[in-house]
Amino acid sequence: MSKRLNISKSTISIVLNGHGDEKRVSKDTQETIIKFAEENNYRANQLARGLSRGKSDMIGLVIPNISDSFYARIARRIETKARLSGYNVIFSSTGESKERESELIESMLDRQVDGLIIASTQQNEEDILRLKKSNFPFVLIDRRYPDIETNFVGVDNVGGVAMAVEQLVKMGRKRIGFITLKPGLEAIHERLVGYQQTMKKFELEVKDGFVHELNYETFDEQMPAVFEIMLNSSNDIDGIVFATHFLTASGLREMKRRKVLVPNEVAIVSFGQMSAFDLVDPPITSIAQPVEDLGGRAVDILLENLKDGITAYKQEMLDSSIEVRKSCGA
Amino acid sequence: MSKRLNISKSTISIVLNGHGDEKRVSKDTQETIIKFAEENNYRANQLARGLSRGKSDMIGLVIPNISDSFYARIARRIETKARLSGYNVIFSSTGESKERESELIESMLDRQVDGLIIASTQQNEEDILRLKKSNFPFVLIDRRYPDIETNFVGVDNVGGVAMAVEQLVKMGRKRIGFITLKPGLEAIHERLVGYQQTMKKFELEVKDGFVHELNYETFDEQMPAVFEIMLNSSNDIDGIVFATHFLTASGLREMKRRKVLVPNEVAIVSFGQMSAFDLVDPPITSIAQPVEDLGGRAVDILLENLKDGITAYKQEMLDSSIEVRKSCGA
DNA sequence: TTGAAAGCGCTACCAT
DNA sequence: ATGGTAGCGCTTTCAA
Repeated sequence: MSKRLNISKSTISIVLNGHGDEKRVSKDTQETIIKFAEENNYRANQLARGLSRGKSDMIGLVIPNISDSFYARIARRIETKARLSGYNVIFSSTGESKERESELIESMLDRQVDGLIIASTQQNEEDILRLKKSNFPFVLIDRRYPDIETNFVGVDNVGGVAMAVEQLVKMGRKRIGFITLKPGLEAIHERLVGYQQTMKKFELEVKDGFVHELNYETFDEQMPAVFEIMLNSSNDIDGIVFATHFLTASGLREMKRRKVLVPNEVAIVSFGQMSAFDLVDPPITSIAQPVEDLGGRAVDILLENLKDGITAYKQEMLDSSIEVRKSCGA
Repeated sequence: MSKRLNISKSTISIVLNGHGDEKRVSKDTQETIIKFAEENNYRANQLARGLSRGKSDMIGLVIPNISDSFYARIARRIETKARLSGYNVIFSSTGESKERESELIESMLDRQVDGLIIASTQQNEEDILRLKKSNFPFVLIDRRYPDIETNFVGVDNVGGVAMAVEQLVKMGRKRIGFITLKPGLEAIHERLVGYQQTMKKFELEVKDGFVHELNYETFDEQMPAVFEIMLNSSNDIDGIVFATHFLTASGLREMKRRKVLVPNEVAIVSFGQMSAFDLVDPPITSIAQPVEDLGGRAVDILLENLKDGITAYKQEMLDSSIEVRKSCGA
């Protein structure tokens, strides 16, 4: 292009990057360049541009699993917002593996992403710490490291589960169980705390058989045993809060198998939504997390950091809302 | 690194790219380099590497919407498989906008992706044609351009809908309606054909009020009117096939509102799944598309093209299966 | 067996 | 107002 126009590539670069006026390139030259670029469908090589400028205009998204609707919705919002500011997003799923997470973060850094948004396995202190120490811009979402101060956007898990328990209490339930995952994630821990606090607040007993912490990989197989215990005469559960949308689905399947009447015999509330929960038999009361906002805020914070540097860490806890449907006894 | 080791960067590059033996670099030097790299946590700048090699090891994924579980599942598989071959994926959602699709494709090309996987709006002949003419490696998924020969992986829409209709026929239904989207997508057209052919095969009449083609954006609002017509005395529908999972959900909501008994009064089958369809009241019979395979085959084909060049275009139609549940009258 | 040098396509600084 | 030049960090060819 430079040759065929007899204009130096410096000038061309300036004009094409929109600094023509500012750098006092003559109107004439500017026009010539822009016209030629359009006609020849000229497009800058972003690899070269990135290498030269020391920034790639890409942000990396590291999540457990893009096919989980929770993360997919977040990804959608992140992507849309990022593009408005000229960024593309490159994503990868860790499958909840610490090793993979570590590899993926490395790989994204190799690609010179300008920033990262990470829903961590939360077993990867080293990388997070390293990112922090090197002052690399990143935002943690949904999963936080309690001992590391970083940017973070999550939901109010304690408050969300509190709403769930309260709803069951309002419906007159007293022997309320909690089906959750094995600890390891702060968010999961907080949900347990939310359950315990609220039970205490209403002076309800939490028996041994009330709380079940299942494996992330095998919860489906564990479900029958869980209900065996929850429904036995000594526990005689009349309400259950599920800590995630997929636990709800799994639990409900088991309850159908056992022909447990929901909500008459056992009322349930799900922390987290699924798209057809309103069509389920019975329609599921659920705590709706502000998923899109979560993604949106994460990008906002990241972009601020990219623009102004990392001045202070922001931590935001977004509030959930409850969608009351029949399953809770309403 | 070159300086501190007193080894030229050429040699270093050779060793770090695993060509040490092949290029007869002494064991000693190789060891020194590798050791140093590991200790100092050296990682190559992929922007520079890409610029130099003329390839980025990135593939671009352009889809309508990452938060649609159909595409999210595809994306997951693509990502996983691509990584096994050393590729990262950068994705973007078009929101079914032709303009955005065009921009996104451009943007990915600017980023020097090595190949593209596209679920097109199917209104973007120019770009697809341009890609094809420039011999750029790409694979179309789910949505094809009938007039352009390209790589393509999709599902057998005709056969899938045929299964759906047949199932209803088996259950004794005769006045079977079809709720679908406005034409524009080949896949949607094929589903209609599948419906019509199968109705004909069983010598069932297709009345005017049997087929409804809704807008992609406003199907929810149109649904009441649709059922008004379908359920009136002259049509008196006793079975419905929905052309997509979200139409099913929307239709079912309307039927619940009207207290239509499913399947007694109207039996239904969904083309396409949703995660909780087995928990819905009644459980939904659905045609399960081999979504993961679709993504997998797309990557396979793309990687072949990347490796061997584009020799011939592959078109693959994957078979669906039916998951029979109560909603069809079973 | 190793190194020097050119070049990938761009940006940005310094001259003119 | 415009151009020359030096990189950005890597790969690759050619010499030594």
